[in-house]
Amino acid sequence: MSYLLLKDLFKRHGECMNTAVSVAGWVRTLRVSKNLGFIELNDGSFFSGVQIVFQDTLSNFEAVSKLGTGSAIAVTGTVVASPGKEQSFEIAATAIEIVGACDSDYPLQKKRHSFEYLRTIAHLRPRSNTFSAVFRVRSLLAHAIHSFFQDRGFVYVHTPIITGSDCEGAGEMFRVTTLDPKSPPLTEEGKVDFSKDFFGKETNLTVSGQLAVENFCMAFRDVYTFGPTFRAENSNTTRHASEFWMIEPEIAFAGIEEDMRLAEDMTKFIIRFVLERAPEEMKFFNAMIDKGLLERLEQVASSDFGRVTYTDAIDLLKKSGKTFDYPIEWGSDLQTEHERYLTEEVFKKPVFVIDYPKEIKAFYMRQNDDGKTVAAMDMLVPGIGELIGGSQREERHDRLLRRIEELGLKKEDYWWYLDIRRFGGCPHAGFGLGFERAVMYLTGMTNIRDVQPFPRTPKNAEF
RNA sequence: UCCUCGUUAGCUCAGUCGGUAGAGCGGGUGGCUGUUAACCACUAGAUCGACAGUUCAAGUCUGUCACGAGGAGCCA
Repeated sequence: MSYLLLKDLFKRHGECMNTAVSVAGWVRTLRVSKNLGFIELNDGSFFSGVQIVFQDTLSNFEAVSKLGTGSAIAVTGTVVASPGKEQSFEIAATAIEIVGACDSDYPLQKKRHSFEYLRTIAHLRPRSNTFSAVFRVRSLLAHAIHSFFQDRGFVYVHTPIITGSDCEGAGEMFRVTTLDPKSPPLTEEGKVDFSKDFFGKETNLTVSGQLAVENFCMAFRDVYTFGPTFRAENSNTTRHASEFWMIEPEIAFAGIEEDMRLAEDMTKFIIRFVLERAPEEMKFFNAMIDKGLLERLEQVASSDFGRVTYTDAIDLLKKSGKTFDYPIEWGSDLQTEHERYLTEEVFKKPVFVIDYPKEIKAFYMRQNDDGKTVAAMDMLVPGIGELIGGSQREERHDRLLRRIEELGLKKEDYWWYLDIRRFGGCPHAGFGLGFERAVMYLTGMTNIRDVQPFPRTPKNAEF
């Protein structure tokens, strides 16, 4: 049993004209009158479906006429020119096999459903136009990211999902344990005795692969991680999920300049990659989800990104004469409204903001000579604000140690991270990109729950 | 976690001044020879999120809770 994929039929329908084909897929809509009917069939290989025309000469015309949306069928027929306005060709069926009937309470209708409702039927929503497009683009984007880094010789590092390090410092973690929650073994002080736990110590799901990947960077030079990360934060927003994927490249013998060039090149590459390989899906998003999407992406892919220091950015915002909901002051972090103003109004293209005050950035970022700022960079893009955050890392052992102590962190927790500064340390830099945020940026979708196949958010792990 | 809004048929929603429930789509039945979210006719389908309270009377007013959405904080 072998069926022609609709992807291939659409690619070469000219040469298929007037030949016999067999296709298999799911009924999207069905319209029937006394002696003939029309089925829109989608087989998942292509965004568009093909129209099947069937006559009452079919042996099972009655049964086929009663099929509901969602049914799985296999069709044999002839590719013919279509007299209809909405398609240039169609398949005149000679036989239709009902592979899997669909109960009449199938929840997906021909009309538009709310995204909110579709989230409650996450097992069925990939059959809808929007989610079909979203998840094909998500898949392509993952491919694009691997292609970009692999083509440049980066080594893909699988950093651990379960981590014994409680110092990743990026947020609340999910504990991993096999201890009995009702009566865990206790120490003499009455605390939970994790030495009796599976790993002999407290373990959690990772919140970031960065610290681990820095170690491999000191061996392979250019590396990246791309995998799931977990945050047990009770945040209920359109941009946060408890489980999400992150891309974290790290480059050795390189500083913040090389880091920005890498971020810019990667951004342009993945945009072009997806525009080339999913033109139907991208046109759909531009028409149905976000009217300015294609124009914005084309512009980003073809412009040279701007550069501005945090200090200059603050001046630009102050001089803008625009009133913001949040005050602008040196030392406080840029709000989304500030970021968007900079990239959309001032620069009118993506822009890197560099050299942030050290107080508002992470301990591992390289301290600048002014004693006030660190070599951090945020890449701001029109439409959403910050898309990428990165930095040159502090490679000087004494400086890093002092910063750890200043912030009251426990240096014992960082022994291996500090070690790589003693054993052949060198300047290095990297950045982090939330994969879902990249999917949202490329599709125009505005809720992270709608770009993950089965999203995990506070109080929700149904599927 | 905080603020705001919401929860009525399978779905999307309407429901006036407090007086006992409506539409479209979907489902079912029938009709129709070229449809494009087909069309036409008929039909079934509702503990109005839950629990209290006010009232002769609550989908409608009040309180609590649950769930959802948007925004904020935090961040990716």
